[in-house]
Amino acid sequence: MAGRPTINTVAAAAGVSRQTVSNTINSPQIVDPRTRQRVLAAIEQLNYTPSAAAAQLRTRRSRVIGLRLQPETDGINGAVLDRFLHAFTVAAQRESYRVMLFTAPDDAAEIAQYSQLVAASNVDAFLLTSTHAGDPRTAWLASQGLPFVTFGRPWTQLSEADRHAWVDVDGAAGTRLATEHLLQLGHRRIAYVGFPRSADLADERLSGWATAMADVVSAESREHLARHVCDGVDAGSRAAESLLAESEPTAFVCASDSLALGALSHVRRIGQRCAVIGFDDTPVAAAVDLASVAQPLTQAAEAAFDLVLAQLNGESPSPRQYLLTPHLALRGSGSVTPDPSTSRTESE
Amino acid sequence: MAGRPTINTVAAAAGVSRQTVSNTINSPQIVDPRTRQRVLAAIEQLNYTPSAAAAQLRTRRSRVIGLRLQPETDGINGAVLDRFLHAFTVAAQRESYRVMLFTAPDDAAEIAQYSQLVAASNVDAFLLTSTHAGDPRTAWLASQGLPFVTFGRPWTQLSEADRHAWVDVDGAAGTRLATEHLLQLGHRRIAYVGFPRSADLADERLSGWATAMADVVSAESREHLARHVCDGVDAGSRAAESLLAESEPTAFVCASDSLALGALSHVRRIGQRCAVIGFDDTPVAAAVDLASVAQPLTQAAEAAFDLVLAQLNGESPSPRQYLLTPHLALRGSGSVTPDPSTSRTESE
DNA sequence: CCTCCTGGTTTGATCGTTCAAAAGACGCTA
DNA sequence: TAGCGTCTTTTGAACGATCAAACCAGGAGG
Repeated sequence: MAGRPTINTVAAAAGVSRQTVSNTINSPQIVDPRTRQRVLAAIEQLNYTPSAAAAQLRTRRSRVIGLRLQPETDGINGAVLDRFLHAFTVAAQRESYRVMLFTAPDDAAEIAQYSQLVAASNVDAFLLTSTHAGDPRTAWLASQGLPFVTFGRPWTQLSEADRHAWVDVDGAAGTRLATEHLLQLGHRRIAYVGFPRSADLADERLSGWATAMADVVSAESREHLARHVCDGVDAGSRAAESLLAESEPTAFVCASDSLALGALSHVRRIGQRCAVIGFDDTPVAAAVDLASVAQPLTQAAEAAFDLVLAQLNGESPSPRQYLLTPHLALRGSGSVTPDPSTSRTESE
Repeated sequence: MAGRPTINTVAAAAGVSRQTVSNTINSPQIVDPRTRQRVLAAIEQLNYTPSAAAAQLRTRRSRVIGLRLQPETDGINGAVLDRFLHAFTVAAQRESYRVMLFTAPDDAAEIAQYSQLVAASNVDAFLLTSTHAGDPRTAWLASQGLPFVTFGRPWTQLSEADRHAWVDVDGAAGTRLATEHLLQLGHRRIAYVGFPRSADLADERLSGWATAMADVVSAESREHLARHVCDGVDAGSRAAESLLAESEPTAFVCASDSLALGALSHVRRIGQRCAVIGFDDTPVAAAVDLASVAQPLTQAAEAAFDLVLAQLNGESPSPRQYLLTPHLALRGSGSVTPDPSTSRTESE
């Protein structure tokens, strides 16, 4: 009675051996249905839960997935990770896996933590977020043969050996979707406000817009309709101002909600009639009625978990990567039709 | 060589028994300095990390703290929890504790999870966020004698037995701080936009403003200067509009950044010269240059962890509660002085 | 009748630590 | 020299599960 019930308590109560109890839990199909019933009844009655520690010690599996919490959540990006993390935890829990957090100031320290967590057999696999070009973390994990997935594709070309499982959202498809929606509304001079050209992510989002616009305007006009600035609300406002002055666009597709927020507040301030679409569908967007490209985070989290699970089970599913297509979260700012007086083409 | 080093490997390498190795790790003071050196060298050389599972099995302690991830992050609130969580993870890690996540759709399910996690000896203690009035979770945990802390004070009067450890931020001090700052700038008609009166949190934030304003205006004028609306950007805009029409305030103190964002965009839109201060210092605030009351989240997280740790160590520190004082994150919107033409009192 | 097989169940052994108590080493006192 | 106390180190015995192999019917096949 003293202390929690162990597998032996249950075995005694059900009149079987410990191993049979273990079997009813872990491989129910090999135990006789009638015995199984008796054992399950005893488990129920004693309210027994197997000790994770003991199982872990014997099996060398913890059923825990490690995740490094980013030191700085820039808020905008943070909200995305937040939702992703929640969805991932739900998916993991469904298969009785848990998520364990840790932090590290930089990549090197993070690798040291990996090493610790694995040595202590605290963690079976890792989930990595916000990968960057030449990320040393994935290389290290791969070299150790540890299971992991990244949310975010590798931005450098990897050797065959270093190719790993990842899940990401197709940014180009997102901006293309936004642009096509605006084209359908009758807009023709659709501007793009994105990030500096150096980053791969920047090129990707830009390309979606460019592809959609290729049918409508010349490459040269496209040059004039695009701006590449650092993320931020102010930058978005200024870009919108300069674009309006130079090219008179009737709509804006932006690479982030911050930029879009800036653009939106600028056009609202000067009373211009313009459509604006952001990226990431952050809570801010919902708050200010800003249309935005929404990442399928639940789907991404589930795919990510499936990829880890497959590795943990020793399976090697063919598609070790998922590139998911975002959808459009349509709100007021995305439904503004072009002002007939400014636009060359009629709306509708 | 095959497999990771165990305590026995280290013992053999250092020429001592396993227990001595265990002691150099867990109670270094009882082992002879020279032996200790030898053991530490062996540990270092073999890159040994003790198996958490084995220790856990024996000691019945996992050095893990459980946290339920909220199903819905409303973004605004989410960002606060995000930063708090990071700080908490850091604090825990310093004492070689980890944070484990789980989810549950409602309070009852969350309690079931507690029970599971504890029975599996996966978790030693819990961290609870967003407590609400009559929260069944704290009662259950207390009844089971499980260590826990809440971030957020209990909103109902608890019996002596159910009194538990908590950390919270003094909302009244926050709005008072904001109001006093505006008074110092010369504002006199400072409006308040808060939540519906039913919630305790609402009353608390309101009271800080009311206290600071008591010296300046009558109770009746205060009635006219306050609005109580549901959280949201639109609600903030509308409240600001109606207040400006009715009472001509020169500044706004708001109970959230959403409300403040609404108020700010309204006054900017109509070109009114008004100061606005929000609450929570969310990334949105930084993005739009909105002054805001900032919660000392790092400090709160550290205090919360200390409270859990004390319980885990069997200590019972006298102050089992912490009510922390926020500070003002001053930005453009909070430094606007009253317009001399509208204000009865001169600024400066 | 003996052997082989198969489905179901039980029996040691083991995972890597820590606890509790025993055992050594050493100096000091009687 | 025996006896005692203190400091340090070692030795069984858990902790609670799973693996691997043994065991035990009972039916089929030779």
